[in-house]
Amino acid sequence: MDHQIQLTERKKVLLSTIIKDYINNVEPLGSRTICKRHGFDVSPATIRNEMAELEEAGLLYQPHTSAGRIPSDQGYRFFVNHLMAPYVPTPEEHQFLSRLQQTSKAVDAILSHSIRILSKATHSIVVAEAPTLRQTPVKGLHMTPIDDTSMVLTLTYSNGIQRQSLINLAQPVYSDMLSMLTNYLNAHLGHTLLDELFHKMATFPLEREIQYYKNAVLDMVSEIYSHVQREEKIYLSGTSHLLKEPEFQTTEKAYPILQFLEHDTFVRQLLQSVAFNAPPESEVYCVIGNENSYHELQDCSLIATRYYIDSKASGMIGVIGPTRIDYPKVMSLVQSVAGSLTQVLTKLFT
Amino acid sequence: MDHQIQLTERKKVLLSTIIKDYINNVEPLGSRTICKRHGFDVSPATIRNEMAELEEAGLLYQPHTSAGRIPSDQGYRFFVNHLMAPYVPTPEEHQFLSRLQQTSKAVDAILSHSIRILSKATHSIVVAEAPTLRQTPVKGLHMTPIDDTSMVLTLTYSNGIQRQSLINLAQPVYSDMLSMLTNYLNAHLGHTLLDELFHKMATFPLEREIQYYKNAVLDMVSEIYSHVQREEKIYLSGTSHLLKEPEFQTTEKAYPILQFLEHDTFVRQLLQSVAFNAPPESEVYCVIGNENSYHELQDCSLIATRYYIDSKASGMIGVIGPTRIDYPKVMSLVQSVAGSLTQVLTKLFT
DNA sequence: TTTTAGCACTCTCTTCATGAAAGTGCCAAT
DNA sequence: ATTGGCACTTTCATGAAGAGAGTGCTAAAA
Repeated sequence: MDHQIQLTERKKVLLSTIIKDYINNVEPLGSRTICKRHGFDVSPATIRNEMAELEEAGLLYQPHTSAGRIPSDQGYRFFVNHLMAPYVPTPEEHQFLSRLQQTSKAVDAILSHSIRILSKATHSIVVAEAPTLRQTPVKGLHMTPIDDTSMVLTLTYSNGIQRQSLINLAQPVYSDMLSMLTNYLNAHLGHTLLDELFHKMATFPLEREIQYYKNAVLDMVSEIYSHVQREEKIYLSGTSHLLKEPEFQTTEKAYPILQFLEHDTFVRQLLQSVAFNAPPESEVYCVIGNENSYHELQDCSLIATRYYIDSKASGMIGVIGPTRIDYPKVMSLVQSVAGSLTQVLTKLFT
Repeated sequence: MDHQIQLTERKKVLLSTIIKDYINNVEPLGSRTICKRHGFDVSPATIRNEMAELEEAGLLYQPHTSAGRIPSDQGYRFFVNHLMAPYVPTPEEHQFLSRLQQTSKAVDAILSHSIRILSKATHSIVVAEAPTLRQTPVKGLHMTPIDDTSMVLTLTYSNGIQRQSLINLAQPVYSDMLSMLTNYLNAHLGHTLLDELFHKMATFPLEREIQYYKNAVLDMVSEIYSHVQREEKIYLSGTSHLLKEPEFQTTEKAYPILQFLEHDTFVRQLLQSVAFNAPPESEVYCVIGNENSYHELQDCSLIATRYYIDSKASGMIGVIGPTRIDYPKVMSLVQSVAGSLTQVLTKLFT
């Protein structure tokens, strides 16, 4: 963390200036340029000394000796946590985002539309989850075998919603096994999130007489889990924006990211992992550069937040851009869009 | 067309050789290289003379004087129409494609899965339409106003299928106008495809007393049309493969194409236009390079075919790659996948 | 008549040297 | 604490030189 880093006021201004300049110009910044371009009233030499110290603190780095400085991931993190001024959307952006209000009545269309708007407003890639009940505790569950290899899973959530899904399994279902699992889970359920539920399923203590089902149960549970997950659609928009970014001009740089985005599973995991990496009180999550665990996205940042449908369901929506993405602006726009989305969807379901 | 082009046997072999080599090596071919690499028993000079004539016929061209030759769009066209040997899938491909059989029971999942398989097998971009009834004649239609700005459109197709869609309009609906339009259309319907139907709607001769509705009617019809179209989902897979192709290494080359693919409307139009450009008797359509009307896709070819759900519905599925795509192989794989898709979907609905 | 060898010419691509720009660190002076 | 000066680095653009691959044309050979 960066809480122990203490900077003088001047260092803060300097860091802030470097980051804002770099976000726009995408070129290493030297001491002379900083003085001239941003009207500092000290000499380049002073700036040099300050920058050397900022580099020592890990907030800046040089791509090579005798080049200007570039903000490091930690530098951005400090900026986002402590320096950033709130962004006020321009009138054009405001007007642009207002198009979110007049939308159709299908959730799918609303989401598609929203991510396209956000993508256009930020000139970046946008990803979103379809609304899920993953954040809502499960009150009860029921599994009914249909035939040899298929079953219906019914989940009852704490807010009263029920969800059913037809699941085809690779191997035969044993109905006694099913009912035993069901009973056990319902007895030990409490208020459990779906993910925890599956964890319970997988570690469920088999009684002696059905011990030899062990592997069958595990297979089944993991299959059900992946089935339930697969149902949650991923929305993606604006991937081609990436190719316009100076840092992704070579196809070797851009390829891994586009490749990554083609796998819904990865994107889903990424979105679901966001909340763990960031302080829970924050409204808009930032995952900066290397903070995420996917090496394909090392040079990217994700700015995401959650939208809600009333208390019924929710989903993540986020923007992916280069590490030097315009944090204040994008965070503000993401929040606006998620807000409108919450509003529109909630109105739709009441 | 290329029907008048007559080539000696040797020229055919030569053209064929050049195309096949270029598909693999993506480099202009010179006379010396051809002789050495492909064991021609004539001298480079002879090859040079032959190539000069093939260039005169428009089948080859040189990127600059004193470079080797590259097949032109017409060259590929001649190859596809007259020279190409049928491709026999390798055992691995066969096995790979067989995964199409064991799929889920949702049309959406089956399509997603199929295009992913095809994309992996061809290392190219795959696009597909969701099944539509666009190829099925309409027997009757009905429009029921719901409230001021919404209506239900019911279409009855010649094979008995009915489709309803709820349509929200921007401006108020006049119910007398609706019933008038409905009556007129049903009277003059015959067996009409959906596209023709909308054409009829737009040109429908208004009676004097409602003449002043004219614009309202046109607006409404175009809105309904775009709504009906929008319902037809576009599937897309493997876009990142493009960045691996030598001809799209620079982002300026790759960007317009990825940009194009992000617009469902364009892709839909592209797929719908395929059948017009190619002879109707062919099973697999090829649109080579400039033959398509989208300048973004000038350097690409599209290889597409139609899959069917029984006699109920159908859709296009196709592969997009660089102009020097491996026509025999991809045509064969596209056909296989479309075949399996037809089989799986048809089984599902009977 | 067709094929081939020879030759002059063209165009691209790589390599290398060179110099300009922009930057740094450090030291001594302010 | 700040600054000017200076030696030193590193990248980048430019141009020259030479290798490599190819062509067209002509005249001789088959």
